[in-house]
Amino acid sequence: MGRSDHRPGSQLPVTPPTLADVAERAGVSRQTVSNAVNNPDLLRPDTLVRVRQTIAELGYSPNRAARNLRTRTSSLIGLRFTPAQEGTANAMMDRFVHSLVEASEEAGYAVLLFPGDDEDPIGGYDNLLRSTAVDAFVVTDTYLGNPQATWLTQQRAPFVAFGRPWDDDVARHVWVDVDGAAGTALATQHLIDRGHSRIAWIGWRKDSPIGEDRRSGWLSTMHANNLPTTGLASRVEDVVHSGAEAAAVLLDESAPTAFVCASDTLAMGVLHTLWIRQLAPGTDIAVVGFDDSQVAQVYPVGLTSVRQPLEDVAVEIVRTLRALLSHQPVESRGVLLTPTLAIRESS
Amino acid sequence: MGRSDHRPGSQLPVTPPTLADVAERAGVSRQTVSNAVNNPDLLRPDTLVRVRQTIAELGYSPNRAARNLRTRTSSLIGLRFTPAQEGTANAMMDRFVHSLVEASEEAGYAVLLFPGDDEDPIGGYDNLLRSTAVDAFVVTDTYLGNPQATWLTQQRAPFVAFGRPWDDDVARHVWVDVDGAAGTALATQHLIDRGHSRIAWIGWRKDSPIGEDRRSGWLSTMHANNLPTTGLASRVEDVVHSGAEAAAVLLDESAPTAFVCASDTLAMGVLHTLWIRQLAPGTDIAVVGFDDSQVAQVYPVGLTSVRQPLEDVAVEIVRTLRALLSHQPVESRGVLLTPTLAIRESS
DNA sequence: CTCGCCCCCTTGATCGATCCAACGAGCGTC
DNA sequence: GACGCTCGTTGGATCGATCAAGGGGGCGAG
Repeated sequence: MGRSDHRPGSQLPVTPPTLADVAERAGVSRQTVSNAVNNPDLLRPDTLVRVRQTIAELGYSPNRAARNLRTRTSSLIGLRFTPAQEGTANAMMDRFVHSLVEASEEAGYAVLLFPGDDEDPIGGYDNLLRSTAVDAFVVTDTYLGNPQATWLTQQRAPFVAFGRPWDDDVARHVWVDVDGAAGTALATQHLIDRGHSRIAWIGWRKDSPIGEDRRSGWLSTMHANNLPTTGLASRVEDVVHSGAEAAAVLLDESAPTAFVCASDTLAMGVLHTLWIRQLAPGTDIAVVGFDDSQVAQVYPVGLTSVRQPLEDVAVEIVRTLRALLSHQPVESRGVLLTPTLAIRESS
Repeated sequence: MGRSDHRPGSQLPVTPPTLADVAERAGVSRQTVSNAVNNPDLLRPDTLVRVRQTIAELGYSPNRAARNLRTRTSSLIGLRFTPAQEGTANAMMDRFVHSLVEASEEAGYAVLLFPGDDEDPIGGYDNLLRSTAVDAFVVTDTYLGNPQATWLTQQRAPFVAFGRPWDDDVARHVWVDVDGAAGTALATQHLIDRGHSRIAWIGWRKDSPIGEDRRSGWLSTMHANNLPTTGLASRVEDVVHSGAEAAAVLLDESAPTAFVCASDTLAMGVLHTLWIRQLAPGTDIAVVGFDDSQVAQVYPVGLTSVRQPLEDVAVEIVRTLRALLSHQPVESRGVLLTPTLAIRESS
């Protein structure tokens, strides 16, 4: 049965056909039709053909509500959807959500979005969970001391986090994350391979574990290559303006020939400073960003950027969810994926 | 009953409490508990208080599947989620989806995402519809001869389109859209107010009705102000590169002092050409884009851009959906909203 | 020829909330 | 005091699919 078996000209009847309708028409019992859908192996081949034909004729699809009620599952995955911050280059949520939708669909799940509310971070989760509206959650905003993860664990609600629990002592849940340090290491090594030796770092303030992780990739790669790092690092707010200022200061004081940034937003700031100083990105000074956002791709001088493998993250998350939901033992508590480098004119 | 009545320390029982559990504990019948939830007015005040207290004690939430089965509704709105095209500045989908999720939630709906498949454009819709998994759809990708809209209309499936049906003869469905012409008119008038008179247009190829609509806003405003337009318009592919080329040609041949573009992507191209020619955006040459994408906000020289009122679009869509679903007469077949102008350094 | 077994299929019960028709108490009216 | 009426409440039936048993026919073995 191809998935294109909807007959273009046909109108949906006022009330869709039920299992009983199909059963009567095919001359079998309800259970047999049910088996034809869910356990085809139990039927004799000729019966199966006959029932399937009737199903196609009537355009039957199992009623989701009835199935959900009986099986106590919904085939839905809940995702709290908070908007991308305006003024920031990071729009990876869009890409991630799409990947998740695709991966979920292949596993027979659909994605249910619900809004977030900072004042009551678990309100939405609580509602969906108690009304058994979703089978599991994907939690994306895992920051330090994340209340959702703790609460969901306490409720024994199945969920997978996108993002490591940085406060590792109570990390009882499963997670999938991208290795930020590996990403910046990749970027740094790429610049070294291009002949740079004075490579500067512009990152976030110290209270961000993700920022510190990304910074460590730069630091360790520099050390491994016996290159200097003193006076070459700076920590600022994640806004264009701050990136520009930091670049200006670093250029004046330490004369780097390349920049690795914790985000595309900061990299934009660096490009701005280069512009003002009439320095050509890529030829005079190399710049690498992080997240491969749309700015990186659209900016007239393409920005080299670390790209998170969000498609793989989604697939891994769904795989883990399936294991959780089928009560299979989850092999590992966390999965760490390595990003790639999208190389463009700026490096 | 505040929405924060989840007791933090409590664990969800293995099987959640049912209506019957609450009824027994409160010493009333199931129907009375149901009324307490859905029609509080029918209960005597003291009974209502007692039942509500029991509900709170047990942490009861109506089982969604059971309710859906009985009422033949799901409180879900289906949205086909296709990814933003990479290499294009347009990431408004993210903003729109969030707005839709918020607006839906306020109306008691949640948003269900399902993947799109260009080969079988109605496959996902068909499945969800036949299995009565969603109450209605929001259709976003309405292009010329859009098959989904036609098919959904034929199936009598409730849906609202974001986007006008440009082939108006078979436009039987309701829609909400943003007035692109009004947006570019706003942009053009803004430039005229700033003293520009030679204002160029860079738009899409002629086969795009949306592009032609946006172009008409520029054209009519120019005409209304008795300003020349000959030699000042060009139609290209929606990529940065093409925008840059068009800008170069226009600058050489027609000496415009300002550009209005059909997209931020094209505006990026213009900025690139200005850069190469050492022209300062905003002071030497003014540029206005369309969609207020993240590049417009993050680009070192903030790009003035037409901003679609996506929040309002979402609210309007949900309002229309509610009317459709409650079988109220829909006042008007289409709603057209006016965009605003986000003014930045480039103009 | 009969028994037993397996395979294939059928029947009744169930998930939990809502719809429906009816019922009892309280009150006013004649 | 009986009747009709309203209001709050009640028990049974229902939505459509799946679970858990139960049944009948064909075939080989005793």
